[in-house]
Amino acid sequence: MVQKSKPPAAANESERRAEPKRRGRPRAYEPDVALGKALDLFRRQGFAATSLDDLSEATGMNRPSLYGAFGDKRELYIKSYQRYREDARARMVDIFRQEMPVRQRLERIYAAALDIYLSGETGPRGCFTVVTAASEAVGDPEIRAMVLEGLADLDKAFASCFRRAKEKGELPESADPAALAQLASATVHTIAIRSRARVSRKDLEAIVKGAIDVMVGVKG
Amino acid sequence: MVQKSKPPAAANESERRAEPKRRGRPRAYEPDVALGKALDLFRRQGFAATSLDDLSEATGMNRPSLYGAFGDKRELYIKSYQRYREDARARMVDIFRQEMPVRQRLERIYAAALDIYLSGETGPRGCFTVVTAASEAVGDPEIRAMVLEGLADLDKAFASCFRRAKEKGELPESADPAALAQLASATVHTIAIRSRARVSRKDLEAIVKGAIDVMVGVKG
DNA sequence: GGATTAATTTGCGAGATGGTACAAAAATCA
DNA sequence: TGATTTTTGTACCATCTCGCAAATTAATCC
Repeated sequence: MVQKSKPPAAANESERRAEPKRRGRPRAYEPDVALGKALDLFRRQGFAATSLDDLSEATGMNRPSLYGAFGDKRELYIKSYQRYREDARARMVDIFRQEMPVRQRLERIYAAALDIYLSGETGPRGCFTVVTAASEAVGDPEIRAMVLEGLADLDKAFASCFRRAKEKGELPESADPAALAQLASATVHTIAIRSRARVSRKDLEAIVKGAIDVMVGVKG
Repeated sequence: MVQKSKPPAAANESERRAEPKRRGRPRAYEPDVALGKALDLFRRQGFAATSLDDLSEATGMNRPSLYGAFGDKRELYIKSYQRYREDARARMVDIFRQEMPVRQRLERIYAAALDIYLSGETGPRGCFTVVTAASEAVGDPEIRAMVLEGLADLDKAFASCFRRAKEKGELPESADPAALAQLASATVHTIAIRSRARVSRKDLEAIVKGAIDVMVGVKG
């Protein structure tokens, strides 16, 4: 759905490096890395504060090339957000797949989240879902739908995590996986916001530890 | 600290209406309501997406008057944020002052928060502290300091709330007021974010209820 | 080699943006 | 009344903004 202008024959492998034969002048940029640079900028500055000149400079593409490759600024923002979600999901998938105690799983999830939120050369960048919710989501239905999906995905992942823990007897019968999941998401959101205010990793880790203790019990 | 250009004699009362004698041409606007309008706009659109023309139109003041009254756009944003904090604090102070069970106090706090976040003619506006954290706080040290103060104030208020509850025997000895407070703040942050994504009040109230159940116990 | 295809580069143009200069207006003071 | 003070209204400026059109370059196809 995302890529549609590919030679339909070679859609399997042999795509990373050996693009068989492209017709015209070769691209001077790699779309993937350019999109990554755009994402960096949008995460740091937000949509409105990021100009096409900024994006042009960061990606090394001039404006018409940017436009040709990704569409207008809003489309580029949307593609950047999709890219962010894919990246984040890729980083989390193993943690949810592997077998381990709830507590350990939660610790790993939050550690990965902090890695994402605190990275950035010019300062922490926070969670792009949260940043987008706080800015574009109110006014733009399409972007809002993506943000809602991002929020729901996180809730669902946590819910299945707590459901499994309950089945394994790690949590009391009275535990409500859905409610715990939303608390777990809330903890993600609070560290996302605080990270933007440059709260230290140590303080954020303390918040995470306190939250986990309440959610799965101090002994858990 | 906020207001300093007042006639030092009449600083007591008789100020709302009977400003004794101002020298030049009278103002065509009321600074308080103008600041309120500016706050409305900034909350909805954020700093970068709000132009001076927007602000001029919303306040009914033309740009030079805006500038003379509040300084440049950034100063106006800062004053708007301070105003937001004062308003929010005013709405919360009674709930913290009065005597009541923890559960009821929490319910009231979250109800007040939802009132603030969901208000707005053109859609929910969320929490201005969270919005500012997500945008300007990374890059502007002064704004960041204010945001940090806002976050800390909320943590402190919740902490004292849980401390009192523990003293009254409403919570078990094992309860950690500071950790609970940060969970309570996290719940505020999560509903602030979700409200911007237009999650319904009903759904937000369900999140709040689940969080309260976990924090003070289902029976609490 | 010439035609075709696709990307790049240059540069423009209409409009928005933040901020300010300056004169007119409306009040008080003497 | 005229001088003073403060605010308003108009107009302007230099800069940036997004998007696009036209010409150029570099590759493949025949």
